[in-house]
Amino acid sequence: MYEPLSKDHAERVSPLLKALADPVRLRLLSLVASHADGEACVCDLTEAFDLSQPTISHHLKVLHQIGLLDRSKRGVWVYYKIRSEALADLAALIGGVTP
Amino acid sequence: MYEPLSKDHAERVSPLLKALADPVRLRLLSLVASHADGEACVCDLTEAFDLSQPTISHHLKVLHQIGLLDRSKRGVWVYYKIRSEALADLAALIGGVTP
DNA sequence: CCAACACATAGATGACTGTCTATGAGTGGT
DNA sequence: ACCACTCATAGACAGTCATCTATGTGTTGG
Repeated sequence: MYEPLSKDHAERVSPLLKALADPVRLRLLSLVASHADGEACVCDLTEAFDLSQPTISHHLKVLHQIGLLDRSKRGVWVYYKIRSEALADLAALIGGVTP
Repeated sequence: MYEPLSKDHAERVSPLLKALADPVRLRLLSLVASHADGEACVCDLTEAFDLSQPTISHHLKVLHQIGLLDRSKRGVWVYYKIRSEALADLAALIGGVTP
């Protein structure tokens, strides 16, 4: 990256990284991505952790609000799905810092 | 990424993302990278922000300790340099989450 | 209509973080 | 030897965050 990041740009990107910068959210994201159709319901995800269901729900909310996960309710279940574009953009940015 | 991140892996990666997940540190990193030889002294960096010198020093320490910046003292000045490998690894990981 | 289930929200709490001021440590010039 | 300069460290403080328990909301089955 030859042109330094503007203050505005940095302040738009850092919340995305902040959302990713938690081991639980990283695993949630990769669990969702590794499911069939890149989609998983909350019940599947909660089982994978030694954490309470509200805590998982909280992390999923963070990932959803920042635009990394799509959310869709079908019956009693809520499914979260990877939004690949957001991740691809982020990877490009980070890779872009090293010319 | 078809194989979900292990707990261990997630816990090794998240501190890296945490170090990046701050607008000031993002700009510091890109400022260093955009300098000649991918290297800059603290005085150059401090000028670019409306923050105290100790605060910049603190952020540089965080980036150094996590392995994203190399540190070398020459005379009175301290130079920080990008460690591209660390960033490249991270970009690959994030990109890897979306298959 | 009610009970069971899946998930979200609210509020509390302890831990961590970004920032500051004040001060210390090392270096170079006179 | 001393002063000026560059950078780091220490300690304090306010704000944020991850987690929990308790409770609410919406849906399905009987």
